[in-house]
Amino acid sequence: MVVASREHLHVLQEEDSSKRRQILAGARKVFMDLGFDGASMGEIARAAGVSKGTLYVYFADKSALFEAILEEEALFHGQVVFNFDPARDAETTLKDFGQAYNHLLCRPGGGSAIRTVMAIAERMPDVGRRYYLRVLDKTINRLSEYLKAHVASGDLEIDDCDLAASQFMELCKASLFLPLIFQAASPPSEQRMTEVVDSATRMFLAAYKAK
Amino acid sequence: MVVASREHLHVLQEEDSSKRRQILAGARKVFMDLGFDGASMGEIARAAGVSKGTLYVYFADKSALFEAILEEEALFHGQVVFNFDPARDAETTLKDFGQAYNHLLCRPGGGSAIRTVMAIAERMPDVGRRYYLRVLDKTINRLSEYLKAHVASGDLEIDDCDLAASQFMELCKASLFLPLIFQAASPPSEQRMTEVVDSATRMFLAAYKAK
Amino acid sequence: MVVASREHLHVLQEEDSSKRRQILAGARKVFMDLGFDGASMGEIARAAGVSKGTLYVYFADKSALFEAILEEEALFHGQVVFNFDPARDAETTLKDFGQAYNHLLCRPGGGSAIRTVMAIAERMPDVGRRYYLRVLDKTINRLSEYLKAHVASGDLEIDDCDLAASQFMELCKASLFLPLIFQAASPPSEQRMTEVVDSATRMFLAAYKAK
Amino acid sequence: MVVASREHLHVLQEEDSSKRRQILAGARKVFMDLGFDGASMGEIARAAGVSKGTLYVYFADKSALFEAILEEEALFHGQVVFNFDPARDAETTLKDFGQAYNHLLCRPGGGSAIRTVMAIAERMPDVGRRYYLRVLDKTINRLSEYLKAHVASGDLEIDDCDLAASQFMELCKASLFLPLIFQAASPPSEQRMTEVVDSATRMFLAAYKAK
DNA sequence: CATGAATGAGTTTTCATTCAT
DNA sequence: AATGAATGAAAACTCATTCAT
Repeated sequence: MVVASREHLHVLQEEDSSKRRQILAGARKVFMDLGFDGASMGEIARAAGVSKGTLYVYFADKSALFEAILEEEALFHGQVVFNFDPARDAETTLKDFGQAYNHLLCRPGGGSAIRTVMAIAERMPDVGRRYYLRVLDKTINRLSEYLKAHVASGDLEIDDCDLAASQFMELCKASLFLPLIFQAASPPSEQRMTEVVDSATRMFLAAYKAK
Repeated sequence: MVVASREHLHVLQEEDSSKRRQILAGARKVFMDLGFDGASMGEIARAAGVSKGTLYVYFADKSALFEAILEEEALFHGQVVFNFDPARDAETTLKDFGQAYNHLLCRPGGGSAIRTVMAIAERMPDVGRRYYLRVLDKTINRLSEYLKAHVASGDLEIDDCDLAASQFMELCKASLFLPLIFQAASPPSEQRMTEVVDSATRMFLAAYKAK
Repeated sequence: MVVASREHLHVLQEEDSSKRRQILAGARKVFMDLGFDGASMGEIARAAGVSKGTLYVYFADKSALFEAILEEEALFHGQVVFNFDPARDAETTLKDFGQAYNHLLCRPGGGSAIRTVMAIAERMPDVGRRYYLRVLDKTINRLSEYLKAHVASGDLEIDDCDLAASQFMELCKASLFLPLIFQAASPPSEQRMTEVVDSATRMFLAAYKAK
Repeated sequence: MVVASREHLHVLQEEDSSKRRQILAGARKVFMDLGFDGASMGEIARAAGVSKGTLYVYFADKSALFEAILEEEALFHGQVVFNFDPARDAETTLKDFGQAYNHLLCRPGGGSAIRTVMAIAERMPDVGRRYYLRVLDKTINRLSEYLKAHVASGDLEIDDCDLAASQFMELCKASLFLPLIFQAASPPSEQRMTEVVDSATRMFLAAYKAK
């Protein structure tokens, strides 16, 4: 009896072979531009400069390729260092974080991953959930931890730090992210971003700063 | 000959023939569940209870059908009456609005239109932009107008009312909408929604309430 | 929630629409000539004179099309009337049956169905088993019943009538079927077939004729 | 340059290099389990424990590899010693042969070669014919020779010994081989095989034993 | 107007084969 | 000789769209 077995990522096609990176780069672009369904493996192959067959040497199928990109994205987000040193004061920390966060989201293609995953979350719930937990929720938690430290130090007065973290992040995006992602506005200027983050910080502290 | 037969179509395709409504109802369901690409004209025909051919009698192609649904959605949002009577006090108005807004977004399938449009905004920028302007931006503006009235009355102190409107709307969704749309959480309980809206209102007024 | 449903054979695409027959005819030829794997849906479409898409309107997939052909084959075999009237004497009955059976197997393409099913029986056991039971075993049983009647009448002395039926059928094919199906001989002449069937009958009766 | 490098291949591709045997062993397994079309060169390479490239060092293409296996099979069948010593009495000889023959066919995977070749005989007639002649017909002839000797000795009375040989071989398979190969029955028990062979022998001798 | 049968271009995926090392 | 990465042609299958009735 012969059992079909399929082992992707052989010894020689290491996690980081240059072909693999080349494919991921091409695929990222196509997926982010056209969405999961809109992207065709042919288009991806062309963008990556490899043959269609080669795609399948490195990735089991279209989904696996897509998820590999999300994995990369998650790693990238995981490596972005937000300075959440508890010793720093809240205003500075929040402003810095807000700026960095907005840069992340509003960088060219920055919102694309979010949008692309969102688009298929209904049909591929696991993919959606995993992305949310590893990317968005992760950041919420990091900020939440910071806030808790300052609550402990008596600096802030917050009942639900997870909610507060969410609130701050939403505030930072206000008026910027949705128009961008709906193609109703160009990426915001540096100055506008600063204004919005400043406003968000002011509002946040007005509500949560200990008296 | 062919030309002659073209003429009378318009008579029967009145904006509101019952067949047309029937098709739109079926199509909405399918588009919202499966996304633009995931929805097939066959599935839509089945859901609408008409033949595939009939779809093309009323709509030029898949995109036109999709846009007709967004048009409906826009009309629907335009008709939702948020009570922005300037005479009402801010706290009540904001809380009421926040609740209604969250109900709109978190109702089963409520985020679907947003998600669905978002998903194709990159490939069909006009569709994305139009939807944003007619649905999301429209609501921002209505809230903004309300806020301006209260700024004028000295009740609130707001520099940028458009931004403030955006901020409030984002605050209301905090911790609720993203997990829901990414399939990482079930629809929030009524109580949780109230808590979040209350918190949003508190924060908003802490920042913008005139002293 | 939209549940994808797929109903082949709608009301209007009846079991016996002419397109369906046309497709089956083309597919039969291609399948029998090239085997299940060797036959491509494109080739079948060409042979049937329809588009590839049409194939899938009538049959869910390649397997379903193949099984529909086997179904036809089974029906055909079921309708072949072997004269197993118990009143007829054994020698005549066996000779007539043997001739008819050989004609069935050795007719152009007659062995092809058997060969084609045999070929995929390991990978599609259900298909193999079903075909065996409906076509080959069916005939064995009909012959076996006849033999039992003659055992009862004291005409024949047979211990295991099922085995005896198998034996007679195998004897009839001796030297004819295997060379044919292995492409090592042309279809046997009428005369040769008669000789072999006569020899089979003689041998069978020598063993089983009551003394 | 290219020409020069061609030359030395033959030295290492001796008919019996161990790599070659290794490949054949793996390929046999895969071909017999999955059929010619179902077997992929990748699967074969894996089963043989060599790289895909190496397959092509030893065999021109998939067909050549397949035919090499049939060649082996033919050699194997040629070496199976059926004891056709003319001195032995017919009953014992036939029973022994019948048992051995059935063991050959009903051993796990025993019918596989026959089935596999049968499957492609229409598309590759030469392969089919050659296999028939070298394996099946060969055995028929050996048995036929034995029978002729006994006809000569007056022991048996047979008109057409080739036909008689075929007949006996078919009788031995009766009720056993077809159900097995169509996946409609498990391999027969030793006892059942004996019964069938005994019955075949009895019938054969009833017809052909000289009076 | 309404139908649904028919299409064919396009999609994902597989696999025999080649070739640089 | 041996490898295994890479290819591209071809396969199964889908689906938006057309058109005769």
